[in-house]
Amino acid sequence: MTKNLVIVESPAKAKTIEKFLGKDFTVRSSFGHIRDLDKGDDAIDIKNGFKPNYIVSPDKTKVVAELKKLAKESEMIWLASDEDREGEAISWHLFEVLGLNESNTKRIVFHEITKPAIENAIKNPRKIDKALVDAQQARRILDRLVGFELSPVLWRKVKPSLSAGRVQSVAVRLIVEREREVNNFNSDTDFKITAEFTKKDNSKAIKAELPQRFKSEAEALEFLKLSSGSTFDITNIEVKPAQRKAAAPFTTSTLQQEASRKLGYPVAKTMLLAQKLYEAGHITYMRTDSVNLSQTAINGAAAEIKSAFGERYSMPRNYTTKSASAQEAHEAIRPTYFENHTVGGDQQENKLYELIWKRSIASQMANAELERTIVDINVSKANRTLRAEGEIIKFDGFLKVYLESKDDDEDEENAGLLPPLSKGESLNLLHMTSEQKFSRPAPRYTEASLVKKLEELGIGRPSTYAPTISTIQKRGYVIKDNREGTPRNYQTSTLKNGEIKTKTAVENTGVEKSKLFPTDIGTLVTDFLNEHFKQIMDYGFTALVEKEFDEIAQGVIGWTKMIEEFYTPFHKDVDNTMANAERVKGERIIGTDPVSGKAVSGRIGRYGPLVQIGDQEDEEKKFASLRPGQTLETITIEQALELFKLPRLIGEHLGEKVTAAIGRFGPYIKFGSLFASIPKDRDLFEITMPEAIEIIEAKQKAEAEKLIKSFKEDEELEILKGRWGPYISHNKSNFKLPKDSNVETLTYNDVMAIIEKQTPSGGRKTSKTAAKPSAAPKAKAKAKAKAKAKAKVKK
DNA sequence: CAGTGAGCGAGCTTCCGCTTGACTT
Repeated sequence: MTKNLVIVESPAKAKTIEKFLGKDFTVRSSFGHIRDLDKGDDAIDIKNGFKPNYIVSPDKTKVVAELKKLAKESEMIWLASDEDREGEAISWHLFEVLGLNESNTKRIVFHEITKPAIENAIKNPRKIDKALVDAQQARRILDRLVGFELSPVLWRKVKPSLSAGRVQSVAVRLIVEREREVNNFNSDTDFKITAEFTKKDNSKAIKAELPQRFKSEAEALEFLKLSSGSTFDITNIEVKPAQRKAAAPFTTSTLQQEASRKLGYPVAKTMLLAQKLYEAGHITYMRTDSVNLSQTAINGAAAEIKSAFGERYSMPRNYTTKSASAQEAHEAIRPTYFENHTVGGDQQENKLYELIWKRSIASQMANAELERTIVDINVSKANRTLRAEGEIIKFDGFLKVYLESKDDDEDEENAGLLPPLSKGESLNLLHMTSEQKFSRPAPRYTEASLVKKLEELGIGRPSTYAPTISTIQKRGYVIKDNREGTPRNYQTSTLKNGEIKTKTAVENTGVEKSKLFPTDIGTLVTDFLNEHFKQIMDYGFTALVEKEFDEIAQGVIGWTKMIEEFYTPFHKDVDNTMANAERVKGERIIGTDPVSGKAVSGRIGRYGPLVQIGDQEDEEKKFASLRPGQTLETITIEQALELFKLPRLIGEHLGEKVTAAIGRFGPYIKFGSLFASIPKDRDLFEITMPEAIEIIEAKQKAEAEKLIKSFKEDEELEILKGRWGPYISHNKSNFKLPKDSNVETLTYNDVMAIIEKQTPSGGRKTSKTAAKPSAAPKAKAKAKAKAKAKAKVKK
């Protein structure tokens, strides 16, 4: 018999809090939401005031059963889910599902997991805030309505299995629009002048730059000529103090950005590592939008800074959140114990921990004090002034441990130290250079910079940034990719020892690493949604509905009214689009085929983007898939025609044609019914007949060796050698061999027994297994992975 | 671990936010 049952959202939190509260309190977790809208079409009774039909999530039945039991045995139940919209709803769902009474239920909240905060919460209980719960219900229902009405429109008008939603569709739109900006960008060019000088009496170089740029090379050369006969006198020296402030401690979004820039982690990896650190008790909660630190944390950081760096480096303070959408249910992400500079565990976890430690500590350290010096150097014959900049750090402050990175750190030259200089002093010119520069378009998004943008727009929450990015990639709207870049010439001229030399140099432009690119489907879907559902695609849509959710939370409007007003016109658009919109295929005429004179066009086919020659009904058509990295929007006629050079006939072998082409799995050679991949180091356009035969024979040999064992009892049963060792193949389905099995001695009955044991995992759809909750998500995952096997079962 | 691309057209897909697991191919 427990006196008090406290329910929080996270099990790790439960563990910590239990320690603070002592014997009379049992602390358990709900593992997030316990109930959600039903999966099917009767989840929302639209005609009946949008009445939601909630069901306990299949993977939560066990947790719910246990909480129910504990609740019955307890005198008082404390609902301690997070203090935000979702948390309030979790408490309400618990209240409903566990069958609690107002008389023995209390709602408590805290923003930080510290003993005083918890004790204070217990002293100040309140009731469930039903208005806030209603705001959550409105949010949930709106998202379901949007997602489950828009997606079927896409299935009908574009392609099956696609999806649309308030968050993901806008995320894809950002990427599509940025891509167009990049592709349509016309680069400007100008000429930048830099120079190096020395004092008359020493050799330390002083770097200077002309603040203005020249529009043409002729002007730049004219300037170099004038400089050649000039003297260089210092006309002015300006010294001014400056300060730099540390960045606020991490939120989910800023952690993802910095881990991406400094450690190169994709956002999903950052979250996985952070989760581990959190579970091990090393850091506070990692899904937060708050930069707030508890007093305990501020004191802890101050003590650590004083002992490690000295009194002068400490500057305790709290930061305020800039983001308007923040709900601030948690603290910022910080180490639980500042005295731990590192933690045990693997290297990647440690690197992330150190980043969090440094950022948190730096946020509590003094500002850096700098002295910036600007020196004007007159070019006597040109009537222009070069400028040299220097910076000295008078006091390093937080820079001792941490400096935030920027997304665009190209071209950023650190102003260094300048030697002592005085006004009127004359300098020696070492050399002066004019270099052609090109303007750049806005950069393509990385995973992390997309998260930053979404957060700025108030779209998505800390818990969904990483999943959203994975969803839009899984749906095939976006791919993370690299681009090699193309060489570009630029002019550079150098003045040295009174002589000007001009040359053409080459730089690589357009190099991209791990950037997000839209696919043809992503572009097509975005254009389609933009045309028919402008409101949902608007970057301000989420902010707009958030405002209304706030009004619901304040009790100003009722949630059904808000949903009604949104849904009526929205649903009309859905009906209208379903009835009247054309099916879209992304068709585009690219040009004409010089050989046949027929039109060359591109569109999306059943297996992705393709180009075709000929488009008349009765014409004979030729098809070819686009290669990775090509898009319908940007492909040129030359590139398209190149695709039709495949399959390429290499020759004949034993009376059969040998051809080379590119398939879904890369370049291959076809010989009769045999397909053999072409090794990566060979070019399929250059492969000769003997080389092809070599590849074919190697493949035949591998095929022959693939069969390890067959059985006379069943012709469809074989043991084959695969990439991961031997496996069983039966009626085109594959099965795993137990690790310790000896292939040599396996009998027909042994193998069938192994298959017997494995089949239930694929076809687990009977009601028998419903009682076993842990089986449900597993069966779901398998069903997806083995779509083919499933299709077979049905027949 | 397969190499297609209109065709017959069953029954399927899908949202956003809370949380952690237990798998392998």
